[in-house]
Amino acid sequence: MSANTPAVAGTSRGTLLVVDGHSLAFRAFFALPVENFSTSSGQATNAVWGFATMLSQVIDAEHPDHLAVAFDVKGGTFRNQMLPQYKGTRDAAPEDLLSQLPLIQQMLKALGVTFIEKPGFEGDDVIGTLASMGDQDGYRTLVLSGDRDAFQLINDNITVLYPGHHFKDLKHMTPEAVEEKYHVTPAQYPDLAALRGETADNIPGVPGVGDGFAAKWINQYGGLDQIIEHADEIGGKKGEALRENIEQVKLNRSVNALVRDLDLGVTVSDLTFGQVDANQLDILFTKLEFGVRTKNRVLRTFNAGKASEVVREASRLELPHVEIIDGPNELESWVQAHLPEPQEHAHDRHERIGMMSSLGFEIDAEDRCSDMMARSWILHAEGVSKPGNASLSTVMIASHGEAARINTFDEDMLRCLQRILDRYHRSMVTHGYKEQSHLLGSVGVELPEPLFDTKLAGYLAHPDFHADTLEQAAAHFLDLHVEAQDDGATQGTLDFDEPEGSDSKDDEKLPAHVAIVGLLADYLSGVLDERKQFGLLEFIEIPVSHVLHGMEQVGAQVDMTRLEQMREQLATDANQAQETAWRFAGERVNLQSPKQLRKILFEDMGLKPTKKTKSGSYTTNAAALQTLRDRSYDNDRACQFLDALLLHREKNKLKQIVQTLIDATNRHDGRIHTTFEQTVAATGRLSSVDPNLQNIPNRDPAGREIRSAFVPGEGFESLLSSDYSQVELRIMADLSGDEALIEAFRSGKDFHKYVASLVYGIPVEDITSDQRSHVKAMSYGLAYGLSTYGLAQQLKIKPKEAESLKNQYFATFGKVHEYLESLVSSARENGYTETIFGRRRYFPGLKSPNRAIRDAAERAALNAPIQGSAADIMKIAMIRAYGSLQEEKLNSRIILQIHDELVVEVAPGEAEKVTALVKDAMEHAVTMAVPLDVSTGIGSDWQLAAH
DNA sequence: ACTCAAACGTA
DNA sequence: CGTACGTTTGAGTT
Repeated sequence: MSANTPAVAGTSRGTLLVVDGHSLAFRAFFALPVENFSTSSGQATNAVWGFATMLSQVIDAEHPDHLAVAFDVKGGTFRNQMLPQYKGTRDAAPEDLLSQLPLIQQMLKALGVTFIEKPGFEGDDVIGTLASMGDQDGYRTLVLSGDRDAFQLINDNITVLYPGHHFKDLKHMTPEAVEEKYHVTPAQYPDLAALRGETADNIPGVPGVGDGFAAKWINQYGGLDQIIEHADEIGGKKGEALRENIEQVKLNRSVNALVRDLDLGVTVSDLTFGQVDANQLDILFTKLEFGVRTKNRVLRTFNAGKASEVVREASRLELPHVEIIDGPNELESWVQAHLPEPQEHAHDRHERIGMMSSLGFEIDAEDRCSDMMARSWILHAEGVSKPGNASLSTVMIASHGEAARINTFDEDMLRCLQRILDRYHRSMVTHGYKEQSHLLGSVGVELPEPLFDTKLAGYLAHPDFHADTLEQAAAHFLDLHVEAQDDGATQGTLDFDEPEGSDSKDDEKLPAHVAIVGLLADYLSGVLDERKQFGLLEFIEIPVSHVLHGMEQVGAQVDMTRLEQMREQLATDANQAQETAWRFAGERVNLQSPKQLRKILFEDMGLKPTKKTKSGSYTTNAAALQTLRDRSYDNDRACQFLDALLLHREKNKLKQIVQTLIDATNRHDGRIHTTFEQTVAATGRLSSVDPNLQNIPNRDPAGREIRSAFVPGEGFESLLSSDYSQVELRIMADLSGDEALIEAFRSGKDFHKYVASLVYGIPVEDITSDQRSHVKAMSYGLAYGLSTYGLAQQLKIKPKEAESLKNQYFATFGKVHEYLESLVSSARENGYTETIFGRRRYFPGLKSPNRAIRDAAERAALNAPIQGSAADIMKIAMIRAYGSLQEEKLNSRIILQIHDELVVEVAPGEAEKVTALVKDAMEHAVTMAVPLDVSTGIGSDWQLAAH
């Protein structure tokens, strides 16, 4: 700890930071791979970038108010004349590094930072001089250098910041730190270095003498001069070596002494900084192709100049002026005074969607939203937004720096709030419309659809980035680093400072959150306009958010008796399998511990492992266990154990799933309210959490049984399950324009059989079930870049056969092949892929020098537009189905979405109408060259609704 | 109390 | 050596 504390306290006039420019550039150059840091014209930029970043880090950490950077000058110094081989190894500095030194100096100039060179002397001498000047003038002086020669400068006022293995952990070398590490004083350090030598500078020391012996001698005799005087007294090999190299050591000592009294023509008080020439910096950074984030980072550090602590972090975040609202009248007049009057729209979003539905779906890509932000306002509620368990604590509405905070919610206030929302929502901005809806819904207020939503917009802008908090979103999109919130999660000890249930921390956060939402809206509306993605937000994400809110709110009814009965049965089965397994294992191994299983299988039983996991240990997954089982016909004990183990795995997994469902069931209504995450999956799909209802077993009958516990609730008569068949393949057929594949779909015949007959060139009637399943696997594998190896493994055929199947397939459907290739090449060219509705995903990995990363990025780039377009289509179908159900005034309601399936809870007497309506909504979500095919089923539980 | 890998469920 | 997810568990760390 003490090593981190600056040496000086009290007296100082400020802090001077002296930087060894060459040392820092070297560090940066070797720490960062050139491949990742060079301009399109081939200029290396890693040292410049690293220099800027490292220097910013140090400044942010130390807040110096005076700063200078010292550089070496080309041409020799007085040292070269004394010692010809001096720094012989360093002259071989790579061209890539040398070419960056002028750029670094340009950057410093633009940043208003003084840099100093002195012909005939080294940067080290300049540093020595500056440090002495700082010391004498009473500054707390810091020397940033990776050169240990600087250690001789250290005293109570001068600390050397010496980079460790990672640059981030700078060591504060104080006199104490030097003594602890080398057992000599800073003043004695050059003596020690002279004896030991310095390989980095090509300076030989006494052979066999390192830090340890050098320190021992120095402490014994007092210093180098005394050691030389008493050289004869030192015995052994090392003494002999010393006597032989005495001239070299003397020379070393005269060379490593830093000059500390140069005339530099400046005083420390001249060395202020912070006069940034933003224009010059902009030109330079553009030339170097640095991103806007780098620029902001550097500007943030340097623009403030005289580091005014952390205040400047928050200074960009202007908090609104807050009024506390206690009654509806107050609220009404605040709104009158501060919210922009709603403008007359030609028609609202629902009408427009209605119009578009009749024409087939199309997004008006020319719609712009950034202009509308000027007349927008923000609604932001906080509390617990868990569906089925939501509770509202506060609401704030804000516009142009003025905010109103509401935390009393009586009936009159709520009625007033509802009126305001209904009247003003078309210019409203939210962050997380669905979560906001749950919060307001908990007090009976219905939140109409907003103009803009910053969470959804952020997802469209960067679908790969997921922020859990507004602060994280601010850091990512705005480069605005607001104090990280310490969740109030008091661990262990009770916090007596704050009364129970106090929300004083939230009090401070709420205005900041509103301010962040405002900045995010400004920034993201620009991004969306630029990419023509506002339509995606307006016509897909916001409306689907509305639908999802309804689904989460309603939840899915479960038959608890049935679930508990299943759990008991599965528990019995699992226990029985466990007993059997233990009997054959001979010990009570934990069957759920891969580590313990590995010991039993591969050590005790001596079975031969099949594959390894990512981290290099042997896998014990089901496929491997099955292989082991098949292979061990002559080992009865192993067979019995493996059979029991596999059975236990299956039963235990199902038990676990059932238990999770039981635990997640809401005790008030007996329903499960999952949360559909709308901003998590990078392709545009939804995901389901808490619990995940998108992975309820469906493959084998035993697992599928769990679905029978999902039933219609009171007042409803059945469940409808409606799903797309082969959407992704149909999308591929449409987008590739492959006539053969399109025809395969239009024919209306058994699709996979039809395709197989084309691939194998034989009549449909002669296709064997093997041929059909092979072609089916191939078709499905297409969309995620399946390798022939993977195909072979899945179908248990030889790689050669898989290879020829793939070749045959692509020969038959040539345009599909071309299309898939074109997806990857356009991603490589543009950096991103797009779905049919312009949803983007970026792929930085395509440029990686690492083949595995590149290959993975290629497969993902191949898959994203296909999976993503399917997701777009399903979202539109959901919006249409929801709209139609409302329009027709039906009581049936959508409760689940499982990527290509919708589950609807059907009200009495509505089955026929609802089936037709949902099927239509799904089939006609978009118009393609290939018709969308939807199959439906209805039943008294989810399993029976299967078709 | 938190984080990671391994396993396994879905489309 | 196949894309996209979420959850549980054990085992290791705080």
